[in-house]
Amino acid sequence: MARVRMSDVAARAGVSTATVSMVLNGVNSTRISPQTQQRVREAAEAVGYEPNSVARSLRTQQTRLVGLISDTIATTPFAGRMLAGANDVAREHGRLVILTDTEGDVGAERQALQALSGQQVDAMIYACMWHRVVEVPEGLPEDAVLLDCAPASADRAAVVPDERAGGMAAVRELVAAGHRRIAFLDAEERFDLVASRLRHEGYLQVLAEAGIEPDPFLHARAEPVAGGGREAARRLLDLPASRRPTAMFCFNDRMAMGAYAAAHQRGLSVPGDLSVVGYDDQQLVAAELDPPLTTVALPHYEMGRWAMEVALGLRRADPAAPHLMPCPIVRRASVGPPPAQFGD
Amino acid sequence: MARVRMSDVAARAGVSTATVSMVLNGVNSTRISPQTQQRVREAAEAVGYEPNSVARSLRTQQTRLVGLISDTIATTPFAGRMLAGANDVAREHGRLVILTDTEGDVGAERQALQALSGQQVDAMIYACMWHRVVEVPEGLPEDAVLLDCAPASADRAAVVPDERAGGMAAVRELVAAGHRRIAFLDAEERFDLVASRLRHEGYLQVLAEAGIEPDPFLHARAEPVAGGGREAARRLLDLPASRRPTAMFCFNDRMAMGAYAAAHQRGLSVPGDLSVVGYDDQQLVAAELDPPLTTVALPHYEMGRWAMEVALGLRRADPAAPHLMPCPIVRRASVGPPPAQFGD
DNA sequence: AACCTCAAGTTAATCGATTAAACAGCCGGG
DNA sequence: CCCGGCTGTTTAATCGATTAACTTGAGGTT
Repeated sequence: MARVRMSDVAARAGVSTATVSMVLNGVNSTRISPQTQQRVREAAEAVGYEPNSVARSLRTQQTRLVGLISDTIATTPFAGRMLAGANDVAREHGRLVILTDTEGDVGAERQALQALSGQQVDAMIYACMWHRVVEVPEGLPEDAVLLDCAPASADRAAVVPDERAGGMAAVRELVAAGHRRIAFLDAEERFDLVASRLRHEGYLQVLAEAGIEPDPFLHARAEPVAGGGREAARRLLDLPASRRPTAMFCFNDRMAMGAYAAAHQRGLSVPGDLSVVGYDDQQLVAAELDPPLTTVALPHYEMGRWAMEVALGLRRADPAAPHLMPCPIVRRASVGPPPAQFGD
Repeated sequence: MARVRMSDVAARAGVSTATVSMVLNGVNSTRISPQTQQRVREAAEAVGYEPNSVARSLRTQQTRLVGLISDTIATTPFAGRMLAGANDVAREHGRLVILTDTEGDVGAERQALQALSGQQVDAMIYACMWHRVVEVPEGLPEDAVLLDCAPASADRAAVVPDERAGGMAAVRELVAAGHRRIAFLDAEERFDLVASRLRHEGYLQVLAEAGIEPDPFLHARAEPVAGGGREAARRLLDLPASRRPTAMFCFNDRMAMGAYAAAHQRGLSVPGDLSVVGYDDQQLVAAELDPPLTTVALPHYEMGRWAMEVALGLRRADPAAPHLMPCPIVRRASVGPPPAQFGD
């Protein structure tokens, strides 16, 4: 650890610590002669001086530390991208981030909040690892930024994925390929997912724009995992030919995995007989399926960046409504025109 | 929110700050009368006092902050588990962790190292997001702990997965089910993965123990992704029946995904016609395959805990050799007995 | 000569805690 | 009545930087 103090530099350069401080921080440096500045810098270099941020923070009341408090960093593989975005912005601006994981426990949350504010962090980000509406915890500073969650009541800066637009993009992709019978493999209602509601809205809107009458049978619900997707897809593929979908928009990539499995079992090929679009662009999965999955990416990295930018005051946020981050569609190979007998 | 200081508490309780400090920290508290202690505590509660850790750290020379410096938090979904393990131990012991991501850049690494030591962190962990051998960066403190990587030269405390034992466990699982023709779908040599070498050693050792002559044809190499696994598996399944493997141990779960695909294409069922074991226990994947994949779990959470425990001095480490963390086998449904004609 | 200005630093207060040392009462013993 | 030892609390130094206010000497003005 850096054992040399500013006074060591001062002694070696034959000046006071005030001079050292001014030179090294470039403050009032016009008042210090170039020769002295040179001497100070050389002395600092020679003794290997590294400023003690703790002392500096105490004096300046600025720690250059940002607290990032999250419900669970571990359970989703998406988390990393959010942290990476936040971290990159922090690094670009000379800040360090303190990460705390509350595992959804309210007690741990309050404790973390206290620890962070005791640590005098300059800013704070409250992150959820999947998009939801949260009751803002008591004690969260007014200027904290919410990441991947929307505040239930209080007005706070927040950023969430634009799920509605994402759902629209997914379905437009299918409509553009010529599909008219497009199923939505949705998560069951009991999971009460905002993403589910919004993606469904997007789905309906694009159908409406395309003049397609939505068929309630094509809105299938299941557990949002591969097994659920497989079952739901099977049921849909067992429908009589006239009602059977030629394309499926899946709530997430795992359900899409299940849809692939169901199609293969029925001897149908993707995208020859069935087109599939997923959601999440899950790392190490979407691109690895056969054929690679066309899907909608969750903009975790960008949301992380946005939140940190707002937290550091580099960007203004509207506290009245969460910022909607676009979800780009990632085109791979699971979408094609509908099979001939359904073509127009 | 004007921060309340210790002097505010002191004023309200009608004592000096020294008394407040002693009472609240329980130091020398036998020397302070119970009535005064009570008054101090009530005053602290009443004004909502929270100690300023910056000031405390400056005085005590202890920040209760741990620096965690990693090459990339974002690119692998495994990272979270490691962070979670480290974080949990930190939290259990009242520490906070500062996370920095260097993205493998040496400049950023040096910068991060300086920032962390300037921040006077009490301990430091250097983490890699996949198991490898690293040149310890200059400036990394002597007592820093390496996580998921082994030091190339210097002697440092380090923890890595016991890949050899993991490979043995995987192959034993297949041997126990009755298989004799067991393939290893390995990563290509050009990736130069320690994991690959060690898992292969484990594979060979179990074959030897079981008295099975290793067949070089059954050691297939490919890119360690689904596509690679599919190609390698296809080649193996095209072997004449007498040489064809009845089981495959795959370098990772993605290759196992590919093996599933190849089997299905050949009309073979898993595990009826082909048993498969993966490695990594990749979240949201291994359990979602059909059938769910038997695999070997990478003990990321446990390694994260271990590293933090050593960093905090709660546990001694042998600096001469990395600690090997066991990789538990996760039994699901992709292993069964070999098909009848191969049975004994 | 008296006064002012400016350059180039230095001095000392300060941030908010911790803690060794000092201090004020009180009691008991000689 | 004085001294030593307790007890309970305060005083003040300290951690390592930042920075407002001050100092000092040289040079310029009138």
